[in-house]
Formats: sequence, structure tokens, C-alpha cells
Amino acid sequence: VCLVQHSATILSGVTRVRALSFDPIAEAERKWIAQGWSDAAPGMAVVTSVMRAQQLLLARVDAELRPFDLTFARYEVLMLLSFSTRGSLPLGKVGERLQVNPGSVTNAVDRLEAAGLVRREPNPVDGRGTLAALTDEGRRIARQATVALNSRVFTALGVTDVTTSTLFELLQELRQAAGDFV
Amino acid sequence: VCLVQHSATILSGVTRVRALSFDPIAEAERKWIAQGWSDAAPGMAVVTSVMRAQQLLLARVDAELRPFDLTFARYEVLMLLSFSTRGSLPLGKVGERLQVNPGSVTNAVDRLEAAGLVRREPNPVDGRGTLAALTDEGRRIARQATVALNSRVFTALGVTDVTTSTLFELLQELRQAAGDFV
DNA sequence: TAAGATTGACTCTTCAATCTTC
DNA sequence: GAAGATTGAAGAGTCAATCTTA
Repeated sequence: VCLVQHSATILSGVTRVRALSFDPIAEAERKWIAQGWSDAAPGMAVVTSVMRAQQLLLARVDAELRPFDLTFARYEVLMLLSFSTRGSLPLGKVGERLQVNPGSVTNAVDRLEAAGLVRREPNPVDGRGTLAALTDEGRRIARQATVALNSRVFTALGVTDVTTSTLFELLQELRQAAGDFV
Repeated sequence: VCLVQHSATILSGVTRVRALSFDPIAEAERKWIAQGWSDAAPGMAVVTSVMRAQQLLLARVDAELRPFDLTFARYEVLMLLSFSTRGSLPLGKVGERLQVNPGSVTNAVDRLEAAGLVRREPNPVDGRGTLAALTDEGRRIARQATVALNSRVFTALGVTDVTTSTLFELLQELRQAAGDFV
């Protein structure tokens, strides 16, 4: 009996995951080639890998943010505001920078406001608009959450510095090709 | 006025996206360094890049699958079954291979069964279990959807073959370090 | 007692529709 | 009319609780 197949769950907060004893995506790529889809096989493997990597990373990030009652989406809003010069931004700007729907921004700001981390203010230069403004508490929580993420996720990915920086560059190419930025 | 900032929406099916004229993640990395978090900056950039790449790729994939009334999650179930020797698998096996919760599998199979692409059958070797079995229609749709994805996404990522294969290898390292497989 | 599967509550996202203000 | 923001419905994921059977 191979112990790894029955290995314990991985990563605090991720309940469902048992490690497989082989890479399911490499397996899928072989199946693709066997079907005569060799030209599409590498693309399929990359797309699937990005999906799975996102799932794994998001689980780790969310586990670290749970004590602060934050999700990654809400954390991103907090950091965006904390980097802005006034500590406040129009909701539309937030959605544009984070590439999410207006509805998601409204939802995120609703939660952050209920938690006292953000305050809604009328936009002085546009009567239609609303600003999301960071509170002192919001700035404090953002900093604490960043300390947690920095130490337990961002500096603990388990791969070399070269892998990390190369990965960033290649993903940047991919995002640019997909129209994320120009 | 920089035209790209006001450029049209990108990619069929993705309504919300306007391309930015700079890379917001590279910008965030600079902010991280300016805050004195240089050691965590590359990790932050990679994690955020994976999140954004997933969002962009999923939007493209879902747009191609919409005519078949499929999501990527349901498409993955279909392909997993079509690669199995009998064309059927226990629901638990599906969840294990796809790394999703039992609830998600139940939901996906519910939809696929309602669409006539999959049939539930009792597991002959385990009275507690249920098999998801591909129907002829399911096998046909799976093949058609694959043709669409192969030609319009997997072979059209817009990056070189070297970038694609290197990206796969590095993501494989990252997934392995995160415990996706052993 | 444990495992396979389902259910219901909750969250988040997307999308269309709406309201207000430019 | 067009843009900023909100709302409600629908889809999908997680999680805890439950039911059945090994």
C-alpha cells in the first residue's frame, strides 16, 4: 500500500484535499496527445495548471485572512485604498484597478463598511459618485493581514527565487496576451 | 489623451474588462518594495498574477463553453468520464481527481444529468456509492466542446511554445510545493 | 464507527434592470 | 443619452449536518 495515497489533508483550512500520487494534469496532457490533439495539449495543460494553482493559493490566502474576517477580494480593496494618496477612491476606480464588476465592488465595500474598515463618502467632484475611504481601523487591519500573508504565504511558496521571478514574467506575458493591460 | 485607457472591452463574453495602460501587479510589487517588504514582493506578485490569469482564462473558456451550456467544472467532469475505461466513475473518485468538494460534484452531476449528458447508476461493488456514467450525447458534446476549446483557447493563448511549456513546468513545481500531488 | 452521497445555509460573482446625476 | 452606483436573480463553491450502507 502506498502511504501517500492515503496521506492526511494538506494545509490548514483546506479540508477536501488529499494529495494524489501523480500529477493529474500531466496525465491529462498524455490523454490529449493520445487523442491526436498534440498541438493543443500544452495549452490545455497550462490553462488547467493556472486554474488549479489559483485554487490552491486562494485556499492558503483565505486561511490566513479568515482570522481578520477578510477575503482576498476585500483585502485587495483595503490595500488599494491604503496605497492611494488620500486613502480613498471612487468605487468605479476600485473596480477598474481590480478588474471586477461594479456589483462585486458594492458587495465588498458593503462588508468592509459593516466591519468598520471603510467608510462611504460622497464624491466631492461628482455628485453621482461615491468614495470608499479607509478608516484608522481599516488601515491597521490591512497592515496586520499583510504581515500574516507576507510571512506565511508570499515568502513560503516553497519554490526557489528564480522559479518565482520567472513565473511572474511568464504570467505577465500571458496576461498581456489575454488583454489584461497594454 | 491616451487612447488605450479608453479602449473597448476585450474578448467576447468578458464585459467588464478595460485594458489598463500599465501592469497593476508590477505597480503593486513596487509599492511592496517601497514599504520595505522586498522579500515578500515577488511572492505577492506571483500569487496575484495567478489569480488574475485564472480570471482571464476562465472567462475565455466559459465563453467558448456557453453555447454547449457547460461550465469549465462540468466540462472537466465530462472529460474525466470520457477518459475512463468504462465511461463511468464513482462520484467520490470524480471529486478526488478534480480536487473539489463532494457537494460540488453532486451539483455538477445534477446539471449534467438534467442536460442528458450523464446518467446516475448504482455502484455495483459498493451499495453506498453512485456512478456517474457518460451518455452517448454526453460523449458527443464533450468532443464538440473540446474542438472549440482546442482551436479557440488552448492553441490561441498568444504566447510562444517555449513560454507555454516553461510555464507549465514552473506551475507544476508550484502545485507540487503546495501539496497538489506527490 | 467510518465512508459515500446529499441537502441546506451562506458567500461570492455575474448579469440585467433601475435610479440618480452628469 | 451616458456614466456611477445599487439591487435582485441565478449559478457555483464551501462547509456542516444528515442519511444510508459497509
